[in-house]
Amino acid sequence: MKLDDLKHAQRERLIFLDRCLTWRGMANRKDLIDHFGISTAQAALDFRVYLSLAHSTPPTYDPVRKTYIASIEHEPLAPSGLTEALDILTSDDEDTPPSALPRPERKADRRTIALLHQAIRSGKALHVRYTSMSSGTDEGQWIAPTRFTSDGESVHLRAHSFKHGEYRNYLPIRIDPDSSFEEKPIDKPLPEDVDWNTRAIIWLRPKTGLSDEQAKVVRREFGFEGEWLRVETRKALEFFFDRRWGLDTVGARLERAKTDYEPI
Amino acid sequence: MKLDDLKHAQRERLIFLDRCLTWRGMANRKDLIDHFGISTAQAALDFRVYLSLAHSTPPTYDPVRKTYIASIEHEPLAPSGLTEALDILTSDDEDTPPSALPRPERKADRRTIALLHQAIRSGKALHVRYTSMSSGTDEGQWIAPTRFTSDGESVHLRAHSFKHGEYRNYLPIRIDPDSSFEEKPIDKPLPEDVDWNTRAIIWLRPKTGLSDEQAKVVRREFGFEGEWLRVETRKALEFFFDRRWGLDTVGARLERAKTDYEPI
DNA sequence: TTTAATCGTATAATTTCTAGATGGACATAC
DNA sequence: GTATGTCCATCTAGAAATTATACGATTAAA
Repeated sequence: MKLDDLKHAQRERLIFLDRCLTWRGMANRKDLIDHFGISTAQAALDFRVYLSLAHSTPPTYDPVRKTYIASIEHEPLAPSGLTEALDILTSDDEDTPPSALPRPERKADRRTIALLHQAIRSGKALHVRYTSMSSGTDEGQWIAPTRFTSDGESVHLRAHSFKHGEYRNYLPIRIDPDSSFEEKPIDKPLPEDVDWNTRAIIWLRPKTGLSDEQAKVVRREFGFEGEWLRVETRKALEFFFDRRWGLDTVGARLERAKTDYEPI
Repeated sequence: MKLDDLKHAQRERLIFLDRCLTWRGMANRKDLIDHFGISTAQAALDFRVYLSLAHSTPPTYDPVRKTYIASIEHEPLAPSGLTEALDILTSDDEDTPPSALPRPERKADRRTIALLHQAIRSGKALHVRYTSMSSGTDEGQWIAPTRFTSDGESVHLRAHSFKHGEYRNYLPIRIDPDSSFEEKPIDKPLPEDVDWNTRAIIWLRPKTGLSDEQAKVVRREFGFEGEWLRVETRKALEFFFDRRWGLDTVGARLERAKTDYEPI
């Protein structure tokens, strides 16, 4: 049996269970019961199924501690990073501040997003008024939205700008909600979005000037062994890279070695 | 009927449906079927239930476009930010780079995390070797882990350091996986973690020097009307705040006005 | 006109899950 | 040492959720 053979609901439960075993190193029926509101019997069944799936490195029951303990060589069924597993490790109260730093979340207008989404779907151009920090609000322009992207901080809109004759990244929040949002079909095919369809392979190395020992720490911290750390993204998103990775700050511990481009 | 009365599985489906209606402004049975692998009949039932829950601002079916369209005044059943809803708006291929910029994910050692978690649970002190960028690897020290936290970038460990006689934030990745991890009970009660139990209320305002128009954009972008934006966190996490919000960079558009502290 | 894609409904069969009872192993308190 | 509580496990009957299948309606496009 495979994880994918299961129904969505049970698969979710087993993945949760798997994460508990991976990051806590232990798990109980109670964890499943509290998290999913299922009965003890079902939780017991889930454990049976999990054990049958994890045949290579099954967890063992420790009657003294009354929990299942992950095997030393535990192999996660579904790989996960620590960041994604954070909520498994923390337990926040309702009325106290959370244990994670709040993010600078940009608010977005529901209706604007929906209109953009529908323009993407139907391949229409939209008339919008856009405000940039530098030049202020424009008088309205036609754009052809193609997709949503993210720089990890906020959501961007990738669109062809007829005004500038090129593809650009827009922040949906800066689109005036009172724009006309007039629609029109795109008469002649849009040019290819070359930057989007170009793979950018960025090679990073510990910052010049770090001691050997410090460089070693940086390598372990970012999980690479050799000289370089390879990160892959799209050329269209590369602009955001340095800020997102903090390469432009004083305390940066990584720097770019080189960047390769190849069409996708 | 309330959303909370439903079983976990169906609640998940309705929340997904709700997000589609909120951010796409439209939804189909097919969305549910593709995302959860349920039958058309079940998807139809889910729509019935959703409509009964969203009695105040129900979506309507548009036979021309063959989809449900969210009401203009659509009220989400479960509020969500745009960032969380990003995956609803994007559709990534398997073998092309994703449409989101990769994050600088720190790798973490499973076993180390599990040991820390278990020490937190059982209230034990642990002997670890810690490497800091400045002072290099120490010879080992006793710490009393209390909880995991996050600065939004990577996961931290909050622990009482016996060596320094105070609570500190540690990066689990910098704990040597070959530490002894010797356990010992905590003999006398730990002091209160004052910084953790202090609420930090940070008041931000558009950066001095911005034009009125620019300030207006910033206000809309971060979703506040009046003079200040109020952000709440814990004093123990405040150290990470400026970096996370980019207040320390050249292009910052927000600055701190003041900070209030109050015990939790 | 036909085909395809939506929507909807209904029924019976199947799977999943619950409720409630029972028993065993162990730790702790008395 | 015995009682108690808390985990684990399992069993069965029944409730609930879900599927499979079939059928009908509307609309757009080939």
